[in-house]
Amino acid sequence: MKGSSMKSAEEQFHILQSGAAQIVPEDLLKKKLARQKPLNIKLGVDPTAPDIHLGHAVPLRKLRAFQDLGHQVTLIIGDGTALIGDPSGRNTTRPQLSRDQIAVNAQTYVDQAFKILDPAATTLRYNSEWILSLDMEKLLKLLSNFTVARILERDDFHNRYSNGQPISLHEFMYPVMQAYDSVVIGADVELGGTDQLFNLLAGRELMEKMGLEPQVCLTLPLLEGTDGVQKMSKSYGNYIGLTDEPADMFGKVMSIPDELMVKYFRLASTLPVDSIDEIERGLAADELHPNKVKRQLAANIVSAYHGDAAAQEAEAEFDRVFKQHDMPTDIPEFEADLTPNDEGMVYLARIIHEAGMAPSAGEARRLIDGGGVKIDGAAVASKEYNIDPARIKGATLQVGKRKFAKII
RNA sequence: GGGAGUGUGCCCGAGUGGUUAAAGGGGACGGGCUGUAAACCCGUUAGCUUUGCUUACCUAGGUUCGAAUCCUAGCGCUCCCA
Repeated sequence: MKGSSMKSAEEQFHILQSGAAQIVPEDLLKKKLARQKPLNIKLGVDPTAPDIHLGHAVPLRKLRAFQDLGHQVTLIIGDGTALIGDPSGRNTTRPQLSRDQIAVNAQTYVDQAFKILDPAATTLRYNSEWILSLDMEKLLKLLSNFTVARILERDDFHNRYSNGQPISLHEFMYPVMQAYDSVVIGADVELGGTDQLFNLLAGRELMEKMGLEPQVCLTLPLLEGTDGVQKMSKSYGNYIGLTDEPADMFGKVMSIPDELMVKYFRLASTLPVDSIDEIERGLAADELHPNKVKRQLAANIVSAYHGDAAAQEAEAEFDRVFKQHDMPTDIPEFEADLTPNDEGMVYLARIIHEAGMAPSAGEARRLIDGGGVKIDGAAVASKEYNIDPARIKGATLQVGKRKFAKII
């Protein structure tokens, strides 16, 4: 892309600030954009989380927005800084990862990141390249740019220090090293979560002290998970994985609270900012039905990771299962042990448990009692734990609204 | 170094020798309603082929016919004094 064909600074800024938590300082970003030249946009990632979900994808989406406007991205895999461990949001020292583990994690991350980023406008760097080759002289010089008081200002450290919890010396170096990354690659803008602001600001400071134009810090809010309360995270079980099956992904998006829709559009969808503004207005004015809008959101997100065809299929499937209460088209098969007992019956609770549809047979019994278990669409009666094997063989077993298995 | 507390199920929290698998709340799950949203109503929430058995109130012992509840030791956390 040529600089001359770029959108105006105002237009670009409008697009880029969508969904952002903070831009520090806004004026500098406008100034940089006004030059109509490709900027170098930095995102550093710790190679500690091998599984990427929609929450991790938020900064990647924003990077993509920069790319679509003609800017260049430098993605830094923090394999050097991972040896330190980011103290952000932590009240304990992070365990240090082995070099091998880092390599594996980094590769997994990169594979998934390129589902979102444009490879042609992305430079991939590993910061071990310059961090691990620093000699003591250079390192001391770098460190002299920061004071203990400055580093200690940061909340995480401050809390740990005043609570008498240990802070290892090497942790003090994390923000410095991350800042050094920005110097090495000459970043114009660095992205991060809101919890990264301190580290990002350190980058600004160091660049300025080393005679470079400081970077702009753009932070993005945390994305809540499907429960709408906790941040999206695997450990809370409220995440939407980038590799989730289309139907699953569609359903998960449909289950988010209405209030989160616009945020999801801004942070996780590929819809143009103008359209999102329009949707936000329409919802606020009661002109758009929330369910319609949410379907559009779900379709957009599925399409982004699986393509339009898969998105359409997922939506059709959704209607079939949840509106018409039909069976899904693709039901996993489960080969159950249907050996009858002395009375010629099989224990249904055990089958449900073994098929992975309930965490225990006891739970399966409770589900039966609660009317949550169906065979070929007909609810199993309460206390009916033993059934005729002929009734289940070849039939479709349903537990709750979304768990299905064909018993063979 | 001295003193005072405290540790209960996914979480919070009641229970201070016997009908306690353990009040109440939250969360989660299932059912109803619906837009797989919210709100609301009902039910469930240790394991086990359950009119019963087994394991459970930090851990290990002990007292007792009987302990989450009493005793001893250990571990964790909190607070006060030095």
